[in-house]
Amino acid sequence: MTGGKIEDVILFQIEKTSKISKVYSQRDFDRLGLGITIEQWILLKIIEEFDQMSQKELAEKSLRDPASITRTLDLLSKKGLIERQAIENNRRQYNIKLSSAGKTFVKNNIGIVQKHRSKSVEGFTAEELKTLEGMLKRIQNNMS
Amino acid sequence: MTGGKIEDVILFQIEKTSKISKVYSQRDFDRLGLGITIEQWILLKIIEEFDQMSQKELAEKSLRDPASITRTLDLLSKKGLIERQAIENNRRQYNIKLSSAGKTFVKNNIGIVQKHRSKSVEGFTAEELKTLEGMLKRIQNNMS
DNA sequence: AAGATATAGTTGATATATCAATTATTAATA
DNA sequence: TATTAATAATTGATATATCAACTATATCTT
Repeated sequence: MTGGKIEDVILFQIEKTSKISKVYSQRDFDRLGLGITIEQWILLKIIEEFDQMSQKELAEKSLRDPASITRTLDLLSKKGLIERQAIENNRRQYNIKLSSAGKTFVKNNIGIVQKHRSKSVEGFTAEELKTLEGMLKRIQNNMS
Repeated sequence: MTGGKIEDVILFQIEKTSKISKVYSQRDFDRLGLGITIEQWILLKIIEEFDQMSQKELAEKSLRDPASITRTLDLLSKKGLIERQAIENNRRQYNIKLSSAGKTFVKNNIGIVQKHRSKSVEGFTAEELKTLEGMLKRIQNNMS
């Protein structure tokens, strides 16, 4: 065998952790009938945090491609959860905002998401979490 | 704002780390003209580790859906890197194996991948790595 | 052995990911 | 101000992700 087992590669474990968590959350979303994907939730949550923003900013904050943002926003728009608001004197960008249904949706479901977050770090001390976050950011820096 | 910033969520940082690393590796693959994706590489590497295996096993080890494995193996097969070998007395499964071109490909490129792996954990002590791996596995358990 | 059940792999539908190319618009500059 | 350059968003092509439905085959049960 060439070059060590893939299970021992830390990047593989990181991705594994990410995948397992996403599947867990998505199944819970589906079970509860939320009707959106995790990726869609993340966009809604970011928009809510910043109140309004361009698609470009949304792509940066969510670490996604602008092309992908366009398509997901189309879906969220069809579901009535976001709006592309025209900007005066700037026809090249939109202000992306939650619709009132979108605001309600986030308010109603943030509890579910917080349960997932808590569950993911069950048994961790605050100090351990800081250590983990620091290590992840070091890897991010190494690969940037 | 409802429920804390997404940047402070550890699962978000885990996914961010995974995405950044994947983009880094993929760009290097493209730059060097390897002609495959990271996902395809991972399958090749797992097949090489186990010498031969069913698609079902491959799906489990790679944490991917069998449907996705079917499609990626089709691509790898077209590229001549793997073979679906018929099994005597069992027409429901295949033995998936590297072709000789596939073996050469893995041998020739494992060095590149090892550089990525090393780069990702630059500055980490062995002990830190163990700590990180342990924490990731705890999260995996929490979400399983 | 025959019928019921389970399993491996495939296919279809839909969502997401990336890159490249394109469109429309804005900003820079000659 | 007329071109040129840069930017935001969209679209197209291809790969991957998931679930559900399906096919073919194997295993279990009686």
